[in-house]
Amino acid sequence: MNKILEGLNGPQKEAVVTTEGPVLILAGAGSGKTKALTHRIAYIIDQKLAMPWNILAITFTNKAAGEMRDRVDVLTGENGQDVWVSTFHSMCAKILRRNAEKLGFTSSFSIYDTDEQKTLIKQVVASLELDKKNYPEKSMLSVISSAKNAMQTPDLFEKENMGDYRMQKVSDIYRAYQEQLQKNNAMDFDDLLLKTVELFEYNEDVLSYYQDRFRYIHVDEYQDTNAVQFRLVSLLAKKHRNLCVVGDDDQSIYKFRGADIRNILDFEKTFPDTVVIKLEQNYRSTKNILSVANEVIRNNQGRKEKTLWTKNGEGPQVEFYEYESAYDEADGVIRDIIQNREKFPYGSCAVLYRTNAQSRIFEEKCVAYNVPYRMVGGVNFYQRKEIKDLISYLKTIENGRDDLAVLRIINVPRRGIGNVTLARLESIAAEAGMTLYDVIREEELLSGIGRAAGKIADFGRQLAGFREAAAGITVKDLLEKVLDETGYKAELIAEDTVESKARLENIEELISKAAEFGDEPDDQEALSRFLEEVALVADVDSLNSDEDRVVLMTLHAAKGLEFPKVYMAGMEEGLFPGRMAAFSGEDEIEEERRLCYVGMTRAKEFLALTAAHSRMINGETTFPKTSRFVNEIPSNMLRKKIRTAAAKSMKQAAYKDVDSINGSYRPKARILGTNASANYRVGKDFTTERADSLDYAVGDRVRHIKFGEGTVEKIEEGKKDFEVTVRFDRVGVKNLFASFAKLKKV
DNA sequence: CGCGAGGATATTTTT
DNA sequence: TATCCTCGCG
Repeated sequence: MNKILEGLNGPQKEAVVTTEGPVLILAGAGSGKTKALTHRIAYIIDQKLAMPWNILAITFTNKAAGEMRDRVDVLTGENGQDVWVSTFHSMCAKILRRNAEKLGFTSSFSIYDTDEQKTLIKQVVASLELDKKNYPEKSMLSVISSAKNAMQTPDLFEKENMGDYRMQKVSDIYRAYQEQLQKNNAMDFDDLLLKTVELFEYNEDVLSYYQDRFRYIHVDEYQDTNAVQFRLVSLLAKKHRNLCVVGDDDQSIYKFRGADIRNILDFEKTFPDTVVIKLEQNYRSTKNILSVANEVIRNNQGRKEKTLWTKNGEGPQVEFYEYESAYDEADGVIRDIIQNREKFPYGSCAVLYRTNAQSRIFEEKCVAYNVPYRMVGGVNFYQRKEIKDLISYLKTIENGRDDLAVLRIINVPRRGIGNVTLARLESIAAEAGMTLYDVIREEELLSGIGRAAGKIADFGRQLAGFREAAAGITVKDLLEKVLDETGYKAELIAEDTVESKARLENIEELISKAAEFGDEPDDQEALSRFLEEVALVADVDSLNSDEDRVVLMTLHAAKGLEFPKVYMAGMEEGLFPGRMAAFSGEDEIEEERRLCYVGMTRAKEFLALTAAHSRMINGETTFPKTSRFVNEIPSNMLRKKIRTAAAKSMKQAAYKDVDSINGSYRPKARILGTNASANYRVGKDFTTERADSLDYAVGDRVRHIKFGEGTVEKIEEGKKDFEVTVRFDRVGVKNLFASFAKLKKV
């Protein structure tokens, strides 16, 4: 028998060898769907059914794509190199770059992220002279995004909403927003998908090329596809009909983002000759965990019938803890982790919660108890100010029509170009129908601007210089040139604060990222590849499972991951399921229930659910009831523990408690008060190694690499790190982050 | 043009 | 409760 089929169970084998025609693989949590998918790809290559480049595998996240890539490589060796493993968005971006002209874009179009979308919306709302209070950019964006996900053009959208005054205005905004994107030679995330569909629908030859190119198509996490993605996949698969989708309707948790669960529920209707394969054997969790998860999810109507089972052992009972308050909850969970760290090291534990707001208190507890942790989510590396500034320089160089990028950097670093000047500049551009860049380069046009004209012209010359240089140097050198010649770097160095140092470190990280993009100075595509990566592959600080740290994240972020030990916090009505969901009906509740199921099935060996009797929500103390999801579990399947008043005065008690658990866990540096608000949100936040313990204390003499020797005056607990105040002999008092400062005791 | 005060606002967010 | 955003002042 074929080697590729070894070690697969029956249904998995079937999934692998059923290569022709539409295939729906219903893969329960932990049932080895990635394994099935990767082996299937290897099988197709091995059986010479197609060449590797005829195979496409689409995922949603870069992480999933990376994982699949690795596993395909392992299975197929050299052969697999040419298999297209990609996210929806980066696949589309690649196709669009090659065909941009057909849609009225150039191949160097920009990709706008949420921030840039908001900026654009703000501009549009202002230019239409609408009140931004009535048309807030956030909700405008979500309306536009759902319209796009439903494949509604502005015209269609307008028709659909006839007779609704406000919606007519919204459609004006939508239309103007699209015009602005086009004018800036830019697309947002939704456009990447939508424009690709458009490209295919209006260009038979292009579609035909890709149909022949992708003879075998695989889509992972199919339950999360939206209408556009469905359309895209259908178009691609239309000719050869070898479409294999993998998903689990029970894990569909992105409805709020336009995912349409019907895509998976109705797959068989859309493709009547579909072969359906169910992967129901779970290899991940214990029997106890699985039965609890099954008990919860069975309350959902309208799901594909399936029951996950496992050959794994019973394992310990699932636990349910009730705490007095949210503080007690966090305290209890973290202490529980500490107490059991022999059996479950930090790196094997995850704390999952419904909302990001809950993370804070767990973070505080980790810091207080000196438990190493990693928080997933929050501010993305590429969204930080300094990074976006630099990227905007690069975008300006790459895509001269990107006015938004020009606006962002025209006065960064300060060039004395203020709002008045900008307004004049923009009206000149509007009148002449030119891009900002072109106006800036046209000195005669600047005459009406007055004093600032010279400054703008200088800026223009600088940009032109960069653009000229870009053709002949690497991305890394270009970045460094920008940093030097604009004075951006110098300004940060001169600032010399904790914050500016963190920014400089981020910039260093960006530079080393840029260095990966070609060392050929005349590689003309390197910059474009870099910008695309930055726009679409934004997970620099992706989770590294080798680290011995407790992971804190939302339930959504946990999808696709697994941990030996999982705590699900905040199992309360109003929080999980959320108030909104409870309000808007059974459909929403079912989505929350799926989320609960996703969370539970992350656990391999141990699962604990926790709830608090009182919780602060939006500044109000609430007394929530236990979550219905907990009540859906038969009580004999749960070990209930009521833990009340564990930590009344948590701040002082914290250290005593740690001592009583294990003396060695007393933080070596004493923490003087919790000063959570005095934290810098800038910096590498959670990519930074929080100093687990400091080997110096107040009064000690320390040495800093730059400032020399000094005396520690104060050590404060920050949110992510210790903040250390040192009186240096030469340079005076400085406030430093321990992990950046790398102080050495003398 | 930058800062601080005060008001509005408050899920989840692969790209 | 905390954060984000806007407006007004220096």
